[in-house]
Amino acid sequence: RLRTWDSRSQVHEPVDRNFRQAFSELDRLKDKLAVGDSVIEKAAYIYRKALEKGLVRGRSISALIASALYAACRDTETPRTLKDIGQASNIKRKDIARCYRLLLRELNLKMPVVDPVKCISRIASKAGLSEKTKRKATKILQTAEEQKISAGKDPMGLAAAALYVACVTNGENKTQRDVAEAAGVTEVTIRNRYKGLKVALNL
Amino acid sequence: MPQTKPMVSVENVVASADVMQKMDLNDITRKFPDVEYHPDSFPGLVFRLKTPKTATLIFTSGKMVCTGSKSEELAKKAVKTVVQDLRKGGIKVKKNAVVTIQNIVASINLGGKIHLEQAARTLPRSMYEPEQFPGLIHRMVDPKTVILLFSSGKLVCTGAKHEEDVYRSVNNLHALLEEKELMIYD
DNA sequence: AAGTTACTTTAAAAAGC
DNA sequence: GCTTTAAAAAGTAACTT
Repeated sequence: RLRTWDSRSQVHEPVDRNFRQAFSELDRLKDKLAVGDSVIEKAAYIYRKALEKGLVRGRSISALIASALYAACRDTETPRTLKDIGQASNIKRKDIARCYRLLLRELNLKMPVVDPVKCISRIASKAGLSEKTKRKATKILQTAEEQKISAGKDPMGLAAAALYVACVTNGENKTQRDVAEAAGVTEVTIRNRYKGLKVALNL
Repeated sequence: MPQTKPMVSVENVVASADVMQKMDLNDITRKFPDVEYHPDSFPGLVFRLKTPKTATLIFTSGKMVCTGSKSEELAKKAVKTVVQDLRKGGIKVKKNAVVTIQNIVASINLGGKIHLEQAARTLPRSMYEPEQFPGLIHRMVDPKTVILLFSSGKLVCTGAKHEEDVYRSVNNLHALLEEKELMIYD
């Protein structure tokens, strides 16, 4: 594993030391965020590209590593928010977001738009929701013909609202607060998304 | 084709100016009580005008930055007014300021909704991150501007040096959106 | 639950850390 | 990179009432 790094580690230079620091940091984040090896390898690949482009000069290496990991999550459609990565790395969300935008621009990366359906599982497991409710929420988001109501909205807010609606229809006793907390959004956001969902689904 | 002509409105103009002489900011602070000057946090003095409603930053070098105007002409008028006020208040200013428009911010309404997710996939040099911001950020090459696109069909264009650049940017983008069938008219 | 205020993004200049 | 200014877009957040 982590062959991306190993294949280049034969050159023992300052760059080498930089890579070692990057990999030990990525390995640490891997456990905290519970992401797979393929995500870490992709993050390492992106970080190496950033190094080659000289994007590290005068910048925080830790913030760049964290944003490379966020980019890898986005690219592999692994649902991890900037807030998740910020808490795991102890780097401010705003700094990771800024570095991430830099990576997109300088490395010409094109990321898929976050699919709120992919956010359902994480929220559901944190809130302890049933498989049935997860399936219901997925249908709700799909039936809501996405594009029409999701444009510009936080995917976590959309997923949280769908899960809340699914809980109500399935009679699962969870409050908006429970779902909001698990999703990392406010109850107000769930209510606002719920309004749009209600219209789109004729609830 | 476009069922509606884009509605463009200039919201803010940023201009730099230079009176080519050293300025005593502490003296200005003494003679103009409503001025803001906190050299510990920022080297510029903030001089606000009621009309045109603007805020002009004045530096010891005699260079200035005027923000808040609704047009290029009003920005120039605002700088003139600031210099006049300074003279009336007893501050010696030998030359009139040389003004340069640096940035124009405009809001636009295309009159139809935009399919943002599709636009994110097909527009080059664009970034759409709803977790961070609801608008799609598009960097136009000619004119060199940045346009924020919202699903409502409203836009924000910034980075233009001339009002004409705003119109050209909007027309370029509007044509591109229609060409790629990203516009949704009622 | 409604209201208000405030922060996210974009561009650009100024002088200095 | 930061500090300060202004302004719009739409979403989200944090307080009050």
